Amino acid sequence: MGAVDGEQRVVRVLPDVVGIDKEFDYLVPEGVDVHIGDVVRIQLGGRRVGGWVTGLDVEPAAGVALRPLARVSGRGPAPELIELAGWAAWRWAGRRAHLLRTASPPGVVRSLRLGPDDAVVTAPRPEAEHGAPPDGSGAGWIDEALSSAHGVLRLPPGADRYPLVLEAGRRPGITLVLCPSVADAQVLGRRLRRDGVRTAIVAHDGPGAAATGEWAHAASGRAQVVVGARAAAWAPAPDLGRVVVLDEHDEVYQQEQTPTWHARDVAVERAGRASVPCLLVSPCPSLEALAWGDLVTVDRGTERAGWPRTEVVDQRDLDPGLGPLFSPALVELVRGEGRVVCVLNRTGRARLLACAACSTLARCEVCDAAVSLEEPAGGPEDEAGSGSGPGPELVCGRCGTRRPVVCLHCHASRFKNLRLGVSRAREELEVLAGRAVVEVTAAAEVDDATLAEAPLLIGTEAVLHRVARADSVAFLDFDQELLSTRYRASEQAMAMLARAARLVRRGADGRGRLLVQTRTPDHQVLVATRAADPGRLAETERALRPVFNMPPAVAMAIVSGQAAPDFMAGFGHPDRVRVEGPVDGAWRLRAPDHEILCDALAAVSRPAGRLRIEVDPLRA
DNA sequence: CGGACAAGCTGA
DNA sequence: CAGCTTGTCCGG
Repeated sequence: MGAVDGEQRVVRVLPDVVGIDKEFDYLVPEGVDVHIGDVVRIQLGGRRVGGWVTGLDVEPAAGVALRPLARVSGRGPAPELIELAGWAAWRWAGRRAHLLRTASPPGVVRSLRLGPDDAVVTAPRPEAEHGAPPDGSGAGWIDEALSSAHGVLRLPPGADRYPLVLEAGRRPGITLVLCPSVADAQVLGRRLRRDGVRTAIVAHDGPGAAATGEWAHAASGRAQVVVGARAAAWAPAPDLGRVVVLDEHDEVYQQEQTPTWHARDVAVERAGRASVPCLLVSPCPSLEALAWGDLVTVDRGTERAGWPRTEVVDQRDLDPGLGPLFSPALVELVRGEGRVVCVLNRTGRARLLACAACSTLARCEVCDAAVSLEEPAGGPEDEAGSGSGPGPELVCGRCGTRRPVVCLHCHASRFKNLRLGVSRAREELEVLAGRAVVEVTAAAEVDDATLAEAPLLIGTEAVLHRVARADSVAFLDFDQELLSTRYRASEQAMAMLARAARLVRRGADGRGRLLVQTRTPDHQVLVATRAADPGRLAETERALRPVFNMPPAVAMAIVSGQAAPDFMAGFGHPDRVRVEGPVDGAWRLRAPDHEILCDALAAVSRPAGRLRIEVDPLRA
């Protein structure tokens, strides 16, 4: 479409400036080729800024003198991604520019035309081999999962997902695969390439030129599989055939800064708009996934075999002499042959209280979260006496229920604090094990060889991310996870066990196992893990969320920041949205669904100043 | 967002 | 009232 009758073409441009969520029209200089999504530079209000072309051959607003595009830098997100960004901006109450940056190449892509026949969209691809799954795995679930339009595939941690991805990649149309980390994506992508599948590994970090090249490769339509981490939900994939999200339950899929978009939800929406199947894969599918799709499971025997043996130790029964962290089972484990990873989350969580008499943890009688001790005035905090009058109380950090300082199990009224750090635990463990113990936290500098070979390690949750293989994983004090006041505590604890299970999978002779020390051995998470059946936990959790008005039973948002009072004044009290707060300057909004919540948020004009709108907060 | 410009404050 | 700060508006 060239210029008509010598009239100059006019395009619409969204500036890449957060704070200007508005489009402007520009003239296209003679002989310049532009496409929707192209990255351009424009003169705007006395300065030169970047932007994206969002409309071609538009009718310019009357009575404005148009300026020409200063420059067309290169290719950008395809039209459907521009639209998807509009949707996501609504869904997470953010700015389109934020999302379009993620959808744009990390560097300049001048053209997608690499060859003389410059096929941009549909490079010919060998006919897909239908039928038998690769490498004779004969797994019917691969076919079942890939033929579901809204599939949620529950695969145990030990299961190999590669045959599924390979088969997906061989089917017609481009397969977009999301992994929790860039490292996972690289491993997967290289393996696909070795197997002859043309693969683009998209990532925004790493060497700029290489990353840009991968983006262009994906955008050219020549890759059969496009694989990447969170941001790859926005990767180019012309002729999209299906989307696969691996470990969809993983919280890294949610962006921490606002807009707090979630790659799984973007992937689902993207597939839906393209009318292609989306498959969410996880050992422990999120409630969000289960609410969205159709659950596909492998047979009971396969799932059971894909979880390691799990031993639960009740810390209430332990000999006080050794301290609560070192059960006989743990001592035996660390003195034994195999490679052992010990996990102790010590960082800044609420302190746990245990009954001084019977060691039972102080938990909320309503919702089971850990409770803390609240003194009426500025009284002492370490020891809770009975006392009279307005004495201290146990308060639930999750649902706010209060009760007198009495143990639910033995009715004693004295509690002790439990608090132990990794460093001290490491020293004690070294003595007990009679050999060196390596400490691994997120910050600790530990070289790769040590991570790969040290026979005995201890660390916070980070150790599960940094170590690839072990014969056993021991959680020294799992109640830190189980009883956290975050409403997703149980799901997060289950995810952590699944991650640990992957470390010990296929331990030679299947001797790998998990050891979990706890004061709540009958917790649903542990019941589900021992049964190798995360569905049990999902059932209980799904029933609880409506009771506490928590996602996914409701749609929720937190509004905070300096401009929050202004924003909330404009927000008012829309129908069917419950407004609570402010608590510490933050409001909490809840609605029956996102349609209602996000429409209400979008109806308010943003005041100037710092404003944080966190839709689907992980903690609330 | 950041530049332009207008209205408001301060000091001689 | 010049000179500067603070606030509001708008960009093609």
